[in-house]
Amino acid sequence: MRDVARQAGVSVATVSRVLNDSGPVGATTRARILKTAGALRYVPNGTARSLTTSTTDTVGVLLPNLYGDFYSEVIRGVEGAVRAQRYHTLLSSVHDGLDELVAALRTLVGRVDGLVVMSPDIEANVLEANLPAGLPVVLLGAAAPGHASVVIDNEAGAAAMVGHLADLGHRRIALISGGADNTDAQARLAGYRRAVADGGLDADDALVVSGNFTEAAGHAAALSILRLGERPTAVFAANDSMAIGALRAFREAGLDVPTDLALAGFDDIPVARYVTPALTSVHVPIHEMGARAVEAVLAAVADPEAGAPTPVTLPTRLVVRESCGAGG
Amino acid sequence: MRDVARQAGVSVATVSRVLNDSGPVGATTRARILKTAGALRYVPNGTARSLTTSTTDTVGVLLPNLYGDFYSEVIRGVEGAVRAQRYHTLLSSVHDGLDELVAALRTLVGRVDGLVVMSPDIEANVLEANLPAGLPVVLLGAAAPGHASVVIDNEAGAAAMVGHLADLGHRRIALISGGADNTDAQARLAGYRRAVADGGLDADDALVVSGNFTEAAGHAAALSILRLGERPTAVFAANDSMAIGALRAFREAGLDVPTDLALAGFDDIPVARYVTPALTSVHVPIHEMGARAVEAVLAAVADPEAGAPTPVTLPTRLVVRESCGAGG
DNA sequence: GTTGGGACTGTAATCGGTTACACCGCCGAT
DNA sequence: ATCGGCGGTGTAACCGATTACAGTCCCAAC
Repeated sequence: MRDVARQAGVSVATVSRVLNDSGPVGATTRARILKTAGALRYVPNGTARSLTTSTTDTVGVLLPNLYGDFYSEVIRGVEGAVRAQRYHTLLSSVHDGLDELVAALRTLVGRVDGLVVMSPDIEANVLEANLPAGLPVVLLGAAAPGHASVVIDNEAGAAAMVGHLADLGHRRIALISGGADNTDAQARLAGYRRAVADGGLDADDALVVSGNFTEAAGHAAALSILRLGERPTAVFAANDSMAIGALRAFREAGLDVPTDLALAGFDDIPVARYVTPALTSVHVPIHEMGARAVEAVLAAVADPEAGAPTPVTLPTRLVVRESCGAGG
Repeated sequence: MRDVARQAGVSVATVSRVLNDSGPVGATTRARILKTAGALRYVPNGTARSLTTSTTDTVGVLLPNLYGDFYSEVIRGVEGAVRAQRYHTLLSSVHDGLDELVAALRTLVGRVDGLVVMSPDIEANVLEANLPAGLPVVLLGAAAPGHASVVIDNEAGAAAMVGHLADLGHRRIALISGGADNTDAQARLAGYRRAVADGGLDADDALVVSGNFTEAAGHAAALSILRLGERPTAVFAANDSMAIGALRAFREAGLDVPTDLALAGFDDIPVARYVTPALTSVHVPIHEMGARAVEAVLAAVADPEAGAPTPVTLPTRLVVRESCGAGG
């Protein structure tokens, strides 16, 4: 910038003014500056600008992982909302453990105006210790006291699905659950239990087999369900990946879904529509989650004095397709 | 940082030294500084650090879009490679036109050490006018003179698929092509033409129907193929989305794939495995593309004086599944 | 008892911008 | 004729770090 100023015979202040349309500048001076800036291939340095203005126009996103439709959709939701407000997205993903999380958090500081953090077992004090006070943060898929968050109503979604299967006449419904330490899995399990109780369905602990949200786990769980003495008439997997694994297992066992066994999943990932039979699932507004989180962050950026962070819970929606035998 | 220094009774230089392990610092002083830094919840500001060190430890990624498995996979490839080198990813996507591209480019300047740009019809001069000289850039899926690039061998891939279908006995193979202005589509069409010529297959212009890489276009194209006087025995869609659309159209028309008609796609997106019948496709190493691009960028970052940028072309791989009737 | 050198620490310049403030003409209003 | 105000511009402080350079202090070696 100094070079431009010198070559155009003005001060850096004037150059800055024409580049940002701040303050008045004579038409002829402006033209001359623009010309020499172009000639010099001058492009302002974002870092320097950020430093003085102490605003970066970017929001950071921390994800535990990038694989799978789920996170892709989160990214899209976030990026869309960010772009809509003319901000940028700084993406970072954290695979292992706390150290890496802390490292990621700290490198983000100063580079972002706000943060969307998705980390299943984040603890509030970790955030507080590694983030400057006043940096807007919103948690995705997890709540923590004192922080804004956006979560989905896993329990209601699971209960609704079980209710739907019950309406179809099923009394004995198996659940392939997620990892015991995963909060989403816990909530879905709770929803299942509640609906089973409310509907007066078979409440047999043998009907709950555990998985870990992977396709392979779904396949294995399905196998163990098939070995059950008194076989269920419907199987509800706590996510679609496991449902797809289960579907494969049932097919390999010569069973027809939904004729021999009804099947349902959770998440409504894009593939759910494409498998045969198309998978009945609980639609999770992933895209919207991301978007809402960004809105919350940017609202806090715009007005740091704003009121207490309000956790928002997004509802799910039942998507009935073929795999549950309800037509569709 | 000044606050920490003052409260610990030392200078900012010393604080900086303990935080970065640069220079010697007395054990007791170090401890004191660490303690007050913690108490003050001090976290260093990345922007300021970037400014002095003129290194940001992040690479920027510019994508035309975020939707679809393809871009998700690019992101994963990029992010993985970036993380492996302990860098960060700054993601930006550009939807409409040149203005937005330019804006995105300019806001990235100073915030990244290097850039991976995926933009179908990027022009070299646009890059040069809006980026400082010396910023490493590599193009993805498009080549431009004077810039490093990573592309896939679309033509060879398409030719290989046509060759495979010919080996299965098909002489009359239709192509559902992509948009005429899309370079990938052009290369795939060229591969198809070459293989048709080389194999002495039916070279009927009516066999080439145009689409635009969307599922809907595939569906429509399939319909028009079904109306052809002399119907082909195999259909090759220039990408998987169109193949899936076509599959739906064929099923709706009461045709069985692959018995009545063989079908193949291109890209090998994740869903390809899940549709019924599983889709034969040309696997594109999307993940690797992203990774290679990052490697090239970071190599240039590490050694700015390095030699001329070398365009790399990645090979594709045939993935034979059920939809082409070759068993599998 | 000097002297040299290392360990430790502070001062201040610097990175590349933004912006408060001061300054200078020149105009119209009083 | 004087003055206030405004357009146009420059000076310099500042954002929050890093780091070259310049001390201090202390101790071992000569």
